[in-house]
Amino acid sequence: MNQQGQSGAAIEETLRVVGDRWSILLVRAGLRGIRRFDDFCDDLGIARPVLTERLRRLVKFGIFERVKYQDKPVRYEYRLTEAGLALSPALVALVRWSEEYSQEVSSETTLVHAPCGTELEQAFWCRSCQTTFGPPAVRGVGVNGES
Amino acid sequence: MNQQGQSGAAIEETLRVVGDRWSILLVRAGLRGIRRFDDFCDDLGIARPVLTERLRRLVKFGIFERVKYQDKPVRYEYRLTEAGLALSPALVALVRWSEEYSQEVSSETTLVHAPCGTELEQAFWCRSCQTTFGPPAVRGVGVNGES
DNA sequence: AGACTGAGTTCGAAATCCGAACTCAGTAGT
DNA sequence: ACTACTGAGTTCGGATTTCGAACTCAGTCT
Repeated sequence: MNQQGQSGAAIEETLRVVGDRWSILLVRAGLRGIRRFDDFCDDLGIARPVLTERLRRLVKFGIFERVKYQDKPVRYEYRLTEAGLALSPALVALVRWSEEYSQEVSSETTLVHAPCGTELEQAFWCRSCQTTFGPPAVRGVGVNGES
Repeated sequence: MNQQGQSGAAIEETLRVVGDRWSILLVRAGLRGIRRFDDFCDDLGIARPVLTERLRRLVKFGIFERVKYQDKPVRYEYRLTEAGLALSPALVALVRWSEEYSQEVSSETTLVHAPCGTELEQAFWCRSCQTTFGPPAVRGVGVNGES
């Protein structure tokens, strides 16, 4: 259905899982320590049936895991897996973008380097060159396609 | 409708713009040099009415701009704005995640540091400490909410 | 005149989303 | 024993989005 070889397929599949209005917000909530159904519900204002479906899908794709935390009445909660935690760089990038470019509301800096409190910048790191660099030096997203 | 102060509002608004299956892919296509309606259509396999609506929205939020590139029959194309280009870190983070965690297909490394060809790592940069660091040292996404 | 191009619109059918109300197992209070 | 409450869902009907396919419209090419 489309022509891009290489990294095309993977990111499309990813966006089919995570590319909706709620999934990223669920991951964010997970990072904030939220684990239980009703809490996700209240925190995000997501409709229950949608939350059910979304969590099931995120579990299926290994981003959350459903863990029993009590037996008497059997109760489950949802925790981020390692893969789920690994989405945080993407989340951080989005939050940073929001702060800088999103019209609407506050532009207070909310992301900082914890030890020192400085506003953070995002970069890529090349271990063989031992340098950081920005998106223009990345080959593979297609950033080279400029004409 | 929800309780998170701070960076909550901004990222939610952002996800309302960019958080669907197509928008990020459109940005990616834009980075790859695609600019014309039919090309987006063919490349992504997106339905035309949806593409129309999506592009209009992305233009409205300053991610793409609609530029006339010919008069005879008036024709417009869509180019990424500065704000649109600034989404590339998020995109790179997603592509990287896809490569590492997405089930399905190839896991060939497709993102490299252009000058040297080494697979890249993503990190944050603190200009006052002059160090790079990972997500756990970020305060503000909620990464601190762990109990 | 007839075919083609590029950027859309229009259409009806199919899939998703929503809020509100309901279920079901077990617990707590009286 | 009766009632109320909790947490994790499910069921419902209606509203919104999505889809593919076919159509439009201005101008160009042969």
